[in-house]
Amino acid sequence: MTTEGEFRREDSLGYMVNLLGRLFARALDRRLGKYGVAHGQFPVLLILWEQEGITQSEIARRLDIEQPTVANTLKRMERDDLVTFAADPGNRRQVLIGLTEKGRALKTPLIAEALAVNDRAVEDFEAADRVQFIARLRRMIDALSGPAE
Amino acid sequence: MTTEGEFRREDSLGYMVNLLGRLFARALDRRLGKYGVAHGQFPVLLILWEQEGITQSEIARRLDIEQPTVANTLKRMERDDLVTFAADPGNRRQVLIGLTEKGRALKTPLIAEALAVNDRAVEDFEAADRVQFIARLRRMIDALSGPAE
DNA sequence: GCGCCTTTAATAGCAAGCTATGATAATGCC
DNA sequence: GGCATTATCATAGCTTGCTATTAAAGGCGC
Repeated sequence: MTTEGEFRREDSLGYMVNLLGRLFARALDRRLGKYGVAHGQFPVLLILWEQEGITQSEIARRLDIEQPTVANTLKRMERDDLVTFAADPGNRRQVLIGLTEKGRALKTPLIAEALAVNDRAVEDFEAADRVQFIARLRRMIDALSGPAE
Repeated sequence: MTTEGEFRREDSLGYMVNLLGRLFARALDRRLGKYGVAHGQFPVLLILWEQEGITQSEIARRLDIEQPTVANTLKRMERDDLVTFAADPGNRRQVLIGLTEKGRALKTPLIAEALAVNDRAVEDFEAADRVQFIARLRRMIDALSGPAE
């Protein structure tokens, strides 16, 4: 196998997933930009719309993103008046993250934008195919999530 | 529809594709890192293994990446002794990009690493399902590639 | 209580993506 | 030939990822 240098970009899973991921990010940036929100902030908002008062590392765990990445994103979100940092009186190590009124108010419109991007990507798909596609994505995520090898 | 704030991360196409893309990038970084190559350099190498002597903007066009991004990546690749920059005598605007011996020699091992990552992601898939999955990725890429809207 | 381990966060520094803008060279029209 | 347009590249500055390291606080064993 691996006959010669036959590696076609357009048939490589990793290449295609990476490209599609960038297209999603671009589309989200264009749409969320109207609200002053960048695409990397959206998953953090999704978490906080569900539950406020959690720590930075809890957000990192749920999103499978490293803690310093979350720290930087939260810093920008604080600068943009989306989140608040509150020292936990019971545990002086941790800082509890909450939403500002502005952050809460964006829930409905931003979710609508994200749904629109998702819909556009699969608008010509059968409903069953969308479900199957997501199920397969999940299997691949599980396959790559383990330790290196 | 859009019943209430029911937006589940784990059912969102964009979220899942983004997560899977990061997992691919992490896996590639671990594997290519052994050769001193970072994941963003790999698509550029794929292009150059096919054809040397093309310009920066041609690479950007083929990969659907912005020109300044390619410029920065190429600068790091030159620093790492992977590519060469040669002024085109026939057109003083453009700079022709080529590979060093080191860059050429990496073709076989790096492609093997990338194939291993792709295989790991879909090792429990039927061959037909892999093909179908990639075909659907391609359809989604086409759907999102057009102008904003 | 003390020392060690774990957990949480901060910081530094790098890679890879983006937009916006500017410099310079080539092209093409008149 | 001269001027406007286009093409190519460079640069600045931003966001979002990453790793590695450090500091500080909490928890546990003894």
